[in-house]
Amino acid sequence: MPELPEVETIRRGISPHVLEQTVARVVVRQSRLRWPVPSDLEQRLVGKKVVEVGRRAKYLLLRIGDGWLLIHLGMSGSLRIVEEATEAGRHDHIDIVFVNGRCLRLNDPRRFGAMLWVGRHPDRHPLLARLGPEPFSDDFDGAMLYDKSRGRRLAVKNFIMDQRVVVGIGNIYASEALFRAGIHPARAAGHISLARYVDVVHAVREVLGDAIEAGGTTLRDFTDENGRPGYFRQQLLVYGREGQPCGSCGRPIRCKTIGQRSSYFCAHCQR
DNA sequence: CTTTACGCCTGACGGC
DNA sequence: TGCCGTCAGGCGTAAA
Repeated sequence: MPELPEVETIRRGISPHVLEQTVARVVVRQSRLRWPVPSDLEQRLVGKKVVEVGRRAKYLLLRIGDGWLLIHLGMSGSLRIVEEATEAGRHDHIDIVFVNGRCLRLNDPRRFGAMLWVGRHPDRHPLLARLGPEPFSDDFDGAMLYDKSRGRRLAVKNFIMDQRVVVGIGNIYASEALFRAGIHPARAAGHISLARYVDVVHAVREVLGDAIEAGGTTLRDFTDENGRPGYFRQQLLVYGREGQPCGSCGRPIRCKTIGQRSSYFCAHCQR
């Protein structure tokens, strides 16, 4: 489900509710996520205070005491802030209950998400060690994309969705960014000029920034910490709009499978 | 090294 | 009404 704007929306939403809060107990109703939830998670967290709520790529990183809780939401995960007495619903797998009676609750129907404990700073954790730059960092620029793509024949859409190249872009924002940059998503990554990769960088930052401002994109079930949807769906220019007229040229938007994922584009405006 | 295909899961939806 | 195939915002792994 969530790409960078949705994870960032959740990070900002939960931060004021969990920062400086001390963990009272942890309830694990389902430990079989992408990887097993550590069986000693509760003993690691109880009595410790949340001192930082960070994000790296699509991972949430909660510094609790002197270690880090690493959360990934996979395709269908969400986090809510609820009173601890709130009855758990279907797929409410984990509660982190604080001494103030509030609770951070993970719901994930498909269980592609993860909750792991990392004792040291997670930068060199295997899941994070090989990640590319954050899209809003200075390390993400046209020259870097150009250099990394030379000799590569995969579609540019798959290239920018590769988290080792740049983090945070998933299936929605890859289509949206390439539309804004005027580049056909199936074009070979290695056959794109430096100037056009500069455009890609601007388009990526623009679309991710706009989406964060709108609180993310809700297609079916994304919600923030209060259960409210994000409103960027109204601003999607191509994603999910097959057959509808392109806002720029009026020709119908097309949908094609590229790398096993639905990809939306305008064949006239994107070359 | 690169590229491709496949699981992992549940739920929603469309066609019959 | 039910059943069955397809698809869904991710990503690690195996295979070629």
